[in-house]
Amino acid sequence: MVPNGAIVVFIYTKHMSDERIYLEIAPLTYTGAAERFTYHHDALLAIGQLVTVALGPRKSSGVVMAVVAQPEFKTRSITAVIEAPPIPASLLSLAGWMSTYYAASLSSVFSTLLPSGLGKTHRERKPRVIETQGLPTAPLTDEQTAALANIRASTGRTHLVHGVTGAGKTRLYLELAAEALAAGQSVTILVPEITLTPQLVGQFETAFGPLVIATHSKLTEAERHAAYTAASSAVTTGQTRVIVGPRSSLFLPVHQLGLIIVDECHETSYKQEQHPKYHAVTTAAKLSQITGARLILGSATPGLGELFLANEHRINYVRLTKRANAIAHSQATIIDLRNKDLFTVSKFITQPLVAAIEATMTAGRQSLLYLNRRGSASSQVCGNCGHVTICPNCQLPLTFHADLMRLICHHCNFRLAAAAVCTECGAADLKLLGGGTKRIEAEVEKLWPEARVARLDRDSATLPHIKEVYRQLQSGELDILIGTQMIAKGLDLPNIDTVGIISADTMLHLPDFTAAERTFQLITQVSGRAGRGDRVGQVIIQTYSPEHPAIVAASTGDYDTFAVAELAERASLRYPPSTYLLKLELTGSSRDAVSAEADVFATDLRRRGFDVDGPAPAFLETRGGKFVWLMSIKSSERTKLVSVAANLPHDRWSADLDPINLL
DNA sequence: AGCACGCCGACT
DNA sequence: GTCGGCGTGCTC
Repeated sequence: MVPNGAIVVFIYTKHMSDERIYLEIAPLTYTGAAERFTYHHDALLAIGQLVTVALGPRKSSGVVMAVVAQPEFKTRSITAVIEAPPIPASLLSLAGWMSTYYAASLSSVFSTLLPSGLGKTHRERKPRVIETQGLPTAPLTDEQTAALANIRASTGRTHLVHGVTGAGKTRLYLELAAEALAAGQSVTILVPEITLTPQLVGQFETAFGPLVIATHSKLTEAERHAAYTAASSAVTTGQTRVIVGPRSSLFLPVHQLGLIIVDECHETSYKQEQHPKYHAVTTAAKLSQITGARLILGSATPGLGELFLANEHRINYVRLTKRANAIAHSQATIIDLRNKDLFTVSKFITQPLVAAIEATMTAGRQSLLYLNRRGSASSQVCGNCGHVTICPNCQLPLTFHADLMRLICHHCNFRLAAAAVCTECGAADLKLLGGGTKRIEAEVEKLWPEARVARLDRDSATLPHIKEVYRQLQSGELDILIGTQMIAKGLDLPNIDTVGIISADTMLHLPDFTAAERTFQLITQVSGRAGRGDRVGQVIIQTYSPEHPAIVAASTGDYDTFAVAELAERASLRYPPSTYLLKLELTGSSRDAVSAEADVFATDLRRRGFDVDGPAPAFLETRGGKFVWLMSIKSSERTKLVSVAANLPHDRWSADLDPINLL
């Protein structure tokens, strides 16, 4: 006690004598190895305070990490203290965890946590006035009441709410949020893509009005800054708020976080693709652990990872099986594309689908045609028997390379000379999967010149365009909507009678271990777009693999059978969730050099006892004129993978812990 | 960001 | 040998 006290006094008087405080700062824009730099300042600053400092020749904003004694080297002075409340301790703690857990630099973590353009002054914005109506008044269903009672009674912190489309998960969220607010606690709700789920935000705004701070991925810098400032000042004044937004909303500071909800928790957009490559569900779980907040994970098709945890009783599992307002569910039909007799009028749209679209149009209702952009023209499928050549090592489809006339496994680099005829049935009818969106649109316009058609896909769609198409769908000004991923999710479209899936195979035959899971989820989600009004919807699934378990299970809505089989499959191949995965990517300007360096590194890892797949060229081998090779490492000990990721030789290597695909 | 250094291949 | 390009490390 006495010696410690003496040291404290010594440091204190030393500070007093030269009137300098030494602070460790983590700069935000920084790529090197060191994480923190020591600067001096003439006053004590709070841990988490935002400052600007000079770093070499340039200026950077940074975060105060610690107060330290005077170092041996010469220090520079802090340039300025940014006029903003310091980052709260819980978020600082979360940032530190993210940095180690995902082997990411502190600077990348803070750049993600904080809004861009920090320290810049923005014009003040007048807040939007929202009319508050409170919670919905419709009585809860028995299932909803039971689910709430279950969650309230559970001692666990995390709850997986598995509920079919229309079961009323949102109502549960609203009730739980209201309870948290009543207890003086704030709420954070994560949604996959707010621009596509305007309903959910609307419902929270209706219920909680000015307490809601909503953000989305297409906000401008000023809007983002305004949201951050609004959240921060509520913390300062000790007021509760309801945050609604995409994964980054997790990092908005709030007063007394009591509840985190992750809606559609299986969505891939919860994993950030740039460094830090964090997963919002895992990160939300960590934040809930830090703050003691309750965590609700909601989904109609939970990911196998979440289900695995529920099966192991590590999280509380709540199931909703009934549609809340007894809407008629949709009827699904699988169409076998190997049957050539079905292609009477179109190369892509079979006769049953053509007939369904025509009947729907005659009835004055709408059709939705879904197709997958990703993986286009790479897997080779036999048009006669549906056979796809599989890698003997990885059980994943081989990718056809026309330039080399070879089939290549993008997982382990196994190569096979491409044959002219199907190795299974001998037919000379090998096709490449995936016609583009434009071709389908042209086909539709040719078949039905009088139809009112719109197209939506993620890359081209601007926010006004999305809103306009959505309005046209609501008001019945459209007959057919053609689209990719984004039309599959969350949109509440009451006039859709027919959903056509042009080819379920494009995603199914992606060379990736999650292909079956994604196919199941996507078909289920797209199917949920039909039959949302008072009419029975019909879903038509075109595929070369009509017997595939993922497609059969999705067509009948049988989640459990699919999940049990798929979990067993993952376990037998040592894929997550039964093991941990690290994806390593090497980028360089010469194919040979990249390939050779990746080989050397893989060999070294194997020598050190790691279970390495690859290296192989990435699914998209060139990216921006550079060559990309990748490999993956499996381990039952995640920390071993973290240590590999944290000690890569140089920064043309990139690590992704818990990758959501290996493409 | 921008600069210094060191490695390696091309060449007089 | 040198020259130059490229990749890498460093910035309190």
